[in-house]
Amino acid sequence: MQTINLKTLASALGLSVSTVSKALQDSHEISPETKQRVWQLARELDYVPNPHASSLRRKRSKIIAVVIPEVADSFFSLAIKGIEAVAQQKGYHTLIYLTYESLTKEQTILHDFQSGRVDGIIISLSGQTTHIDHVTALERKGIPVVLFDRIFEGTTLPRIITNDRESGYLATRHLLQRQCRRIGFLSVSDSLSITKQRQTGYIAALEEATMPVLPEYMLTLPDERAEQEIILSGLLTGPDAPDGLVASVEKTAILTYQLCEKLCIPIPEQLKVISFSNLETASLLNPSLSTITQPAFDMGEAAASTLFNLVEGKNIRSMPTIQCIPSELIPRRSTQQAAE
Amino acid sequence: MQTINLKTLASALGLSVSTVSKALQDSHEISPETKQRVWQLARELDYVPNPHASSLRRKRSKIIAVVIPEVADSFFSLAIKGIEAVAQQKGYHTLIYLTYESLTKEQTILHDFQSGRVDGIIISLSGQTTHIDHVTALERKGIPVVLFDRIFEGTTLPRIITNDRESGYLATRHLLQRQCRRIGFLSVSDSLSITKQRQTGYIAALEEATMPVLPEYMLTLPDERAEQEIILSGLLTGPDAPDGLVASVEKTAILTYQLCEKLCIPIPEQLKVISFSNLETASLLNPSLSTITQPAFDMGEAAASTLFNLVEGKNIRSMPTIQCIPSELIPRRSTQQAAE
DNA sequence: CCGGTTTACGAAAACGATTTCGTAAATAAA
DNA sequence: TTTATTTACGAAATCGTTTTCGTAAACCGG
Repeated sequence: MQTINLKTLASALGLSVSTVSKALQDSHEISPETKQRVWQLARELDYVPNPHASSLRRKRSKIIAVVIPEVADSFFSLAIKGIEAVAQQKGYHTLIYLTYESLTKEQTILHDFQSGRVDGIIISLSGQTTHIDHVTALERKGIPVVLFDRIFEGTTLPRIITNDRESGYLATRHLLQRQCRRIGFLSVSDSLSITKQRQTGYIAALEEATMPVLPEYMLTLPDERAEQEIILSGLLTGPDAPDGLVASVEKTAILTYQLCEKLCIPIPEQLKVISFSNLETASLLNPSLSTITQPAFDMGEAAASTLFNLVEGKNIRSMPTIQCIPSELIPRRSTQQAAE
Repeated sequence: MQTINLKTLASALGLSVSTVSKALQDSHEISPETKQRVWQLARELDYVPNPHASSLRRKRSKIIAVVIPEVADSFFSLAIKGIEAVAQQKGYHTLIYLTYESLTKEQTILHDFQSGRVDGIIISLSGQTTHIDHVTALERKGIPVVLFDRIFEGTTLPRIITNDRESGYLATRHLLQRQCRRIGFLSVSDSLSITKQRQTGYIAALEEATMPVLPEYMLTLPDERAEQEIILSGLLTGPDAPDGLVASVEKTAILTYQLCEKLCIPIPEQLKVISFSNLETASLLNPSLSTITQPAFDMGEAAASTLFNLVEGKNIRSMPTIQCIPSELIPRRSTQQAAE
């Protein structure tokens, strides 16, 4: 069971290694008859070229890396699917790395890519990430990088985003139109630009409606589940409890649902909730949850397409450095007004 | 900005390439002083070894492949997380491939692995897969393979599974104990052993209770959404409509919920539902869904650990060829009996 | 028939790391 | 002091492809 390679083929055919290699690549230097002989034997012996040798020689691996904070998540898993679909179709292989929201892990992972392991990188930043020196370092070494959803502001790297600010604005206006007058904003502790954008939109909507923007209604939940419960319960049962919530993170909406059940706060009668979320089951929740749904699959596809264009050096100038794919607001029962 | 490699280091230090290589591997052949010099310069110049060269020479890539039918799925995405966690900790890299339930794609993907691209493979079979010649071919070439959840019966390859048969049995008994007398079983069209196992458990429970096993209650839904609706609606609104359902696939439970809402069939009063599912939001559904929850993360971890043991040739004999990690039945409102 | 161009192939040098040997010097054993 | 052994390093082969050259032979036009 010896492994079969170019040398095996060459000697079996009485040809040189270089001729066989060129024949397999359908080079014009090789006569049609020879090509046929080579192709046939390669098929018979089930020859598969060694990718490591090829990558070493060509300095191209046909591998990309996807670096994300989490995978067990409706947004990221769908995005991966979009990326993988394009990669598979283009003949690329996809390495996946999880940062678990840790800057240190993110740095370690990216550092390894200096080696030329991958041809390009798609990354969605960790919640801890406050600078992207480790990312730009790769760009400077000539390795294409595409930022994706959780981007960094103030960089010229290619980015794929959705309209977070506008969505935050629309979600808030959605609540205002449904007679909410004390609207809260839930986020988790991170330094992400998307969170800021969403919050900016929320504030803009309030100001447009000449409503007060109250800091005590803008909750940043800590990482600890127990603390989260205490803080959010405090808000929900306080004297001036909100009658509407914009959840900038799916997880906070779920927490809200659980607490409202426990605290007997009826949704949407007493509290209306809308969440940034990609849950497929949003429509089956009790009550069905109004969502801002991000185009995860499309964003993955766009990121991958952009990356492959960069990798293959195609019309780099013609590509927009930033692409925005809009989210969709899907109203459901959790923000429904009582019929009068 | 020339790329830095062993030769760069060697000439900068006045040493040979082989010495530098050995020093970096902390070989005993190298004196402590020389090692220090090498390490320091490597750190200063931020040397990262070229993995393709290394893989070529060592015939070991420190890369594994994960081949699954789908990723935008609560089970598989969580399993990936378990796999990646172990891989990262062991210093391995993870390639991910989606088969989209297609045998052809599965074969194409696995065929490429003959090249030595990866050190080992974790695979969960596509729904179309009825033989695993393409898998055993790899094993014969000396590439370790671990089957995972969707296994093939009648192979001696290492497998990680959960107790599907028993879970099907327990789910059905759960319904029987709650006074269901006409219990249906929902599946989708595939040739998977896990589906068969679950159904076997379902049948066993019925027989144990001396209940009739009726073929019209065992529904295999087609791929088309429209047809699914017609068939399932037919069952739910028929003269002898079931009063309990075991959904062997999450998707069928969701469909049931949607149809019941449309058809005004109250759950659990008129129909109790329990589903194999890893939905985090099961407890938030309307009504909250009783589930058989698979230990996705643990199964991923176990698959990865097993694979690494095989790859590194550790105590191959001592490893069980099949590991079963039990699922958990979580009763919720969808199977609750009315208080009397 | 003769210089010039194709055509079709092979030799050999990469790519960057690992590993097997060989060997001078240093050390230990006899 | 002589022999044996260790220590610490370098030369060179190797992994399997790709790619650049070099070159016989065939082909061409005039």
